Amino acid sequence: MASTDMEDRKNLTELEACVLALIVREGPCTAYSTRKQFEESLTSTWHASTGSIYPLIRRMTDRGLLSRRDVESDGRGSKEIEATPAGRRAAQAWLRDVPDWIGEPAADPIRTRLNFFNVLAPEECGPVIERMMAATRAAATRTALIRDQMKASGKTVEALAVSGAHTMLLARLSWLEEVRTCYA
Amino acid sequence: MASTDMEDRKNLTELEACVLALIVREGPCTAYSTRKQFEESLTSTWHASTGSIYPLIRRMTDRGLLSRRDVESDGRGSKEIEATPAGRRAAQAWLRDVPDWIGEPAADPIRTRLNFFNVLAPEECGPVIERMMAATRAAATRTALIRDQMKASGKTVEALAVSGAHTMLLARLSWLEEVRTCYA
DNA sequence: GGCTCCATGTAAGGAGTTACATGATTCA
DNA sequence: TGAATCATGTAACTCCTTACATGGAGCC
Repeated sequence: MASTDMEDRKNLTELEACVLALIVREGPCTAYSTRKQFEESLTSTWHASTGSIYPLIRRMTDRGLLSRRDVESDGRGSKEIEATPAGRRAAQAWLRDVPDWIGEPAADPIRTRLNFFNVLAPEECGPVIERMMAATRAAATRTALIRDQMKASGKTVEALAVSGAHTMLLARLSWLEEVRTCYA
Repeated sequence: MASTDMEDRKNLTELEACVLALIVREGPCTAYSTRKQFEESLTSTWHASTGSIYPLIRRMTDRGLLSRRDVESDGRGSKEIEATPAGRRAAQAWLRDVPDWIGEPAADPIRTRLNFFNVLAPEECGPVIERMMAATRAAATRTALIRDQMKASGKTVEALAVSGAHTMLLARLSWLEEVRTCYA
């Protein structure tokens, strides 16, 4: 089992694997709809633009992970894409495989900036932290809302993921509160 | 003030800004030492390879943010790099500027994967989550250690940043614990 | 003398971004 | 009829990665 997982994974990048898993989850769909789903993602830093999604789907089709067929009833040239059995196996292999680095703290632009706060004058730091907290609070509110919507519409797994984002935001807030006291 | 910040920032990418701020913080140093500092970063997904750091420093030198001079006493052709006044201003502007998106949840590969857990058979999910928790726990232990070292060696700001990473890891753990109960 | 570290850099290639280009469908 | 949305795609560009190439310095 573990050995076939290695073969099935086929060196997918995170983005490729994520798109593939999304198509497996959603069933037959269009490249356009996949892109839209990504756009609604909570983290705007990770979105699939047209210039990345279409070549990516082309690549995965060539590799036999996706199949495409024209939708006859649509004059726009819509293509219906779907994961092949190999594609489904690749997505599952990606999910089953837990690389070591995955445990590492996620890259956080706020934490990155904090590393260099002694480059600023001490009295400047307080207001900056205040703004970071405000931005985080706003995101937390939004996230809680989305989580409840998901839960209400029966999307339990997605709700669980969003709940994770919310938990992380609250943790960031309590950390920033601690940081703030150092610059007060 | 706010208007000059806009000019001073000069569309730096996160990596450029981060390297610049690092050089400002550390004072005169070599490209090599900057790269090493990055390698020690807690998040392995964000590291500056030779192929990125040298061109990047070249670019910023051309833009007048860094100055370079040969170290005479070194036959290896070492260059000492240092931030120019404009470079220092750019780093400070980057730190002062708090873009809206910064409040968003950070991209987390674990959370990404969780979105697609219904692609796996339910009985497969438990063990995967267990491995994710183990990886996170390991990272948390390491992080706590580094935080204490930093604190002991008087690097208070860095310790505060690492403390943030640690807080986030603990939050992720408690969230994963909640997730686990859904698949038990 | 040889190993490891310090130190700089280039070349080829991959992947993503922005901006552009095109056209059908749907709805007010 | 016009605007918004659906839908596909390309072109130029930027940035980063991997792998390679080179050589001095320090130490045992």
